[in-house]
Amino acid sequence: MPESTPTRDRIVDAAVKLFAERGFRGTSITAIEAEAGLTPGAGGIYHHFKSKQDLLRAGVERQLSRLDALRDMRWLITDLGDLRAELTIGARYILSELDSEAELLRILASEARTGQELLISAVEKIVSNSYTELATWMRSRSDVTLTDAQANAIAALAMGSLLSSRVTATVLGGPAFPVSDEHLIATWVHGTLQLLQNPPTLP
Amino acid sequence: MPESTPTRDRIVDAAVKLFAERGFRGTSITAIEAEAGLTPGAGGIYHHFKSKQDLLRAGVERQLSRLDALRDMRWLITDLGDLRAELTIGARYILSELDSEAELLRILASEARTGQELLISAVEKIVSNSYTELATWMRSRSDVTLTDAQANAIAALAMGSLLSSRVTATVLGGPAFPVSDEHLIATWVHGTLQLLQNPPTLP
Amino acid sequence: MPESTPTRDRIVDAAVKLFAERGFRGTSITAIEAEAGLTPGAGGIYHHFKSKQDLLRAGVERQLSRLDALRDMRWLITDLGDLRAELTIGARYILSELDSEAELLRILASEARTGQELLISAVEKIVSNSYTELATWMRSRSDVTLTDAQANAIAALAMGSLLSSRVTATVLGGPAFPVSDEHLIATWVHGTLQLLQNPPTLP
Amino acid sequence: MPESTPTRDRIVDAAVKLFAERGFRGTSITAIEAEAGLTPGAGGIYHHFKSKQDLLRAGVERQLSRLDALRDMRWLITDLGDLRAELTIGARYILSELDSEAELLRILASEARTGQELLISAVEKIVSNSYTELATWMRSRSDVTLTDAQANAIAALAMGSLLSSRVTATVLGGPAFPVSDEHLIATWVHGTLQLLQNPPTLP
DNA sequence: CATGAATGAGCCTTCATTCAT
DNA sequence: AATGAATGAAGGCTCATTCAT
Repeated sequence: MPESTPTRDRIVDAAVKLFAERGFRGTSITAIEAEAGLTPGAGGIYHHFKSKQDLLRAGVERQLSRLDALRDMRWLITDLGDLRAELTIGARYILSELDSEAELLRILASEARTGQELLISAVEKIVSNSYTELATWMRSRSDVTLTDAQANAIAALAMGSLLSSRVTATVLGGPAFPVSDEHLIATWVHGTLQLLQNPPTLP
Repeated sequence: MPESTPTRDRIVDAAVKLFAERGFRGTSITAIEAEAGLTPGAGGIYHHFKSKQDLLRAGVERQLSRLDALRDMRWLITDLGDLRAELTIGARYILSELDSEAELLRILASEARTGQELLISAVEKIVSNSYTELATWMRSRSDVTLTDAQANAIAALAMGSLLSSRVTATVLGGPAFPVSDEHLIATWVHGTLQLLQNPPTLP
Repeated sequence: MPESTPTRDRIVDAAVKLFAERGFRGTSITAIEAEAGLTPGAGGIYHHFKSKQDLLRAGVERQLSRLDALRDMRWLITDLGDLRAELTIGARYILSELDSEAELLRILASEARTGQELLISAVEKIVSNSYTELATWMRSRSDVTLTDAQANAIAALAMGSLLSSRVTATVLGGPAFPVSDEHLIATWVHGTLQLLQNPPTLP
Repeated sequence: MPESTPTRDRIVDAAVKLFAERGFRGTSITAIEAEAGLTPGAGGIYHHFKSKQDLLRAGVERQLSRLDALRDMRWLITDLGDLRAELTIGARYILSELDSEAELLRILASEARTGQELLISAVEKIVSNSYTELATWMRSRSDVTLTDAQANAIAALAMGSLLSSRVTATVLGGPAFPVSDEHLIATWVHGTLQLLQNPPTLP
């Protein structure tokens, strides 16, 4: 991890902001320089990064490391004794995490298809990990015994519906469903709880 | 003339394919011409479309009209007498619709943020409409009486979890959750049914 | 001289009009086709002309032949007995001739520099000829005997001041001098007369 | 770097030269770059000018400012006591000014019709101003009292004939009249003097 | 470090011209 | 004779990147 000079940080800030707003290809080095307070078009960025791709990597990595710092899985082991309360906390936590990484999500949606390792692993971190942890937690907390398949399917459904509410808003450009977070969470908790107590029979 | 398909159609085909693969900005007119069997760089496209934007519009519109043709909502009014069976058919239908519009979804994820009227309305059509219809249907089919808020929240959750499974795969570049469609649908039907029979209390 | 079909004529009309308005380079074959009522971009023009250059030539030639038909030099040999009256008629005639060839003048101003024979000879016809005839006439009509040099210089001055009033208006885009034609002609006649009666001593 | 002149200046030089030779539309950015010693087609010009139009503006403005620097109207107030001598100096001065702005004249003839504010004001400066000053001067120097109309008409005639001798040569591609500058000036002075001493009666 | 300047590559678009129908 | 379609060439402009100062 290279030094973290003030200029370097300003460049990453500018890049992440503009990449999220306009996409990677839609953002010129010149624009990033301007946003970072460097002379536009002078290529000052290249004293800090090898290439535009390198800058993208630095940006994504910084967002991911922030995510790591933020990620506080204590809720997963906190036993409130009340499953409903725990689920509510969990839902809020997941949504806020997605919100705080909205910029990263936007970048990934625009560029993940280009098949770059870096971006794929970012998706893993931001989505799959949460999902896996959720599945594990479900298996351990459910009153009834869940098979792996059941836990996986329930977790996929649960993560998916939360993720969706943010992806449609963040990536597609506006909330697609007129449902408040409060209602969404209440319904999510209610539905997830029922699935945990009365899981489906899977072939 | 490598194909007998009218040139215009071949151009739209090529454009939709490449836009989905590489994004709008990432696709050059030259590349589209090559893919369509025209001389690359000769601008032959401009005998059929006014501009690159115009071509994007044509592509999105064609996908949308295909969607209209495809959209067969008969399942929404078919009374099989068995709610579980109806939900299963509905889930399969929604997933297959999303699958057949994967390319459009990919394009929208890349470009919808640019704030173009056209793309926004495409999102409406592909996502919001289905959601609205689902909410309406739920209110009419549920055994217990649902408030608007309840129906909306349940529909948002239900649509969201299906949409998510396709968005993560299609947009982000690979399935994020190791769950088969079969299990996903079974769990979705089970969970949705329970929500309809025992809806959450919403403040 | 090729046949004069209606279509061919319409094309030449359109070309001359547009060349004068937008210049040769600024006028596309497509625009000429549209103006002439042909399908734009279909290249229909090439059934009548070998190339865009050829069309320019045809246009200039047609204007020149019109000029020939128009050119009525009778005023040059009409002896009204009154030099002042003859000069007045001559001035009016020259100005009206320039006016009726405004389009040609505009084309020449834009394109004559390209060194094309055709255009150079057009300039000859429209300007030098008049000048030469004027010089000849002066030598024959002056009360005092004029040397060639004197006649040439006086004719150059006289033609020049008339030409100027049209060139500034027609070519440069608006009248540069706030002087009415009436005043201009009166002064021109007055001045020319004095020069003829009392020519300068030339070294 | 073939020359030590600042690049920007070399670009303007190249542009003015080529615009005069081939017209604005007829001159490609690539050609200007080549002429200025930049890599053709690399767009190096755009580090110095926003657009081709902007470059035209810079060129015209530079020529105009040169004109301002050059324009030395002292001859207009110098009282040599001898009107004939003053007129001779004036004629020489105007012709040399037009000669030194031949390139600008050529550009204006090609492009002034496009209605650009900048070019119109350039025409004003190079033509109308001289004319106005000439008219004013005439009113003040004439032995007899001149009405405004008389002064205007005489000035228009006088400026016109000088302008013409340069416009035909410079714009149309060659001298149209076989008259030496010496003879032209002598005749012009002679004629103008007679008009000032014996102005026409204007209705 | 930062900047001014330059450059190779590429992009979207226009256009004169050709040709089969 | 006219059209729909195609094409080679070029044009204006952007951009990631490099380098001397």
